[in-house]
Amino acid sequence: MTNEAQQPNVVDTLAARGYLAQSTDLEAVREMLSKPGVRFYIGFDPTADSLHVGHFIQMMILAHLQRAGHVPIALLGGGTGMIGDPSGRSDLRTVMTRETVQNNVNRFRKQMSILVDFSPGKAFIVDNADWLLNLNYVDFLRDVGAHFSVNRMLTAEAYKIRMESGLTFLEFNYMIMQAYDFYRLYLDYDCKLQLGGNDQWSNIIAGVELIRRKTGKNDAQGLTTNLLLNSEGNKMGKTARGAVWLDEEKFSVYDFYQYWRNVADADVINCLKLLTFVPLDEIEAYAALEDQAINEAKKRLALEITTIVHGEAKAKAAERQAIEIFEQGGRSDDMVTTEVTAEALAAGLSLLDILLETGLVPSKSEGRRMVQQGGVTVNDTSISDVYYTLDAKDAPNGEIILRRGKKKYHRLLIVE
RNA sequence: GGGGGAGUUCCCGAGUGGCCAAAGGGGGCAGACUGUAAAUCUGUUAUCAGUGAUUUCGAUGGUUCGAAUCCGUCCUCCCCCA
Repeated sequence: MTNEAQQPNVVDTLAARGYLAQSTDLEAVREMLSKPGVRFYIGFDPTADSLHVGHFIQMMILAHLQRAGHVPIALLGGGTGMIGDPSGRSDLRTVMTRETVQNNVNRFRKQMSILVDFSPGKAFIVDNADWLLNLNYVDFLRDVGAHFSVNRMLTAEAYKIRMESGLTFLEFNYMIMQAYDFYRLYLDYDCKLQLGGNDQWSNIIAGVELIRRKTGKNDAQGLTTNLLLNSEGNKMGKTARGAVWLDEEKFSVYDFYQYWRNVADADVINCLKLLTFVPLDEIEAYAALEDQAINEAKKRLALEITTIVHGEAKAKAAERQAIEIFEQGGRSDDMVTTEVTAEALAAGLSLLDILLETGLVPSKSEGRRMVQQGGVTVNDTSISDVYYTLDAKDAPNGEIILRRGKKKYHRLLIVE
């Protein structure tokens, strides 16, 4: 037994935190990972210009394994992104241009660095465009396509769903592409393990089987992790307006913090395990909390994950803002603010116009509805008059705090 | 290639000449209740303006006093047969 062996096997760590879903051979994976320096890969398709929470959990896996001494290969799907993975989707992905894909690849690389150390030898970033884009169709079919049974492919869960709504030949090829990726990494990087979300299961085993058929060796393994689901079985990380992005330009730090601060009671513990590095015994303590006290767990979760993604300073600021707003009277210097001149205020500002201008409502109709339903407050006083006009008396302290609903705030700062 | 069917407001899905800005459900938003939770109940859910106007039912032309609804053309998708 070496020193490393005294550390718990990373597979057990992952299992204990609840990451693991399916594996080709869990014991073989454990054995493989018992010695450091194992190269493994996870693929990320550059379908947008930022990673989101769904990717984050995979980044956590990369980080856990890297900390255990292994070497992550983050495969960016510059090539497969040109196809679009039908797994877990009921609709056709939009086909992206080469430029868009490349741009997204570059941004992913940057974002992933927050959790993964990409210094030389520690980890690799590869782009499958490098080998997929120049494949010769006929050669590829003979070389790779011959090893796939369509009958078998069609039984994959990912395709079954699409049998109803339609599946293009383009997307049907995705699995083969991904299998080929694994094969290439196996040959060129000595990569014997592929990880991924559980929706990637059929794609992963396709790769494992391709390697076995091509090389005659049986040492490639696959492992999938649970998707981040809430207690109702829906994917987390979605809001009405779309994904919870890691890019603060697309999703503000405060909103990011608030997203986690507001998770359902039933989901906090799971999120702490999967999305933070908080030790399991501490999480156990949080799990014992009941009722209101559960808020402590949510605060910890929000602070931890926001710190990982945006850094400590910004996370602390978001936390402070939340405390000021929700626990200390409903105002904060860090609130989203719009400046208004004293002159303009003196002349009178239509509340409805301001609501629209500050983005608290998307249209005047919506604003009208909101006001009529009592959902708008000015300095904590509910206003039900659609024609209410703001003037100097509303800004005794040089500012006006507007609130829409319970949680959306906006500050008007009066300037000369 | 032949035959049949479908494209409706954020999503699903009703609607087959005026009573349709369009049923119902989901989702969203707001209110009540709460713990910045969940569940529940209520309201609301195109836009602009004060009760009227404008844009909307795949695209585009047409018929009609009037079209989501009828006709022509085009696009997309699904099913059956080959």
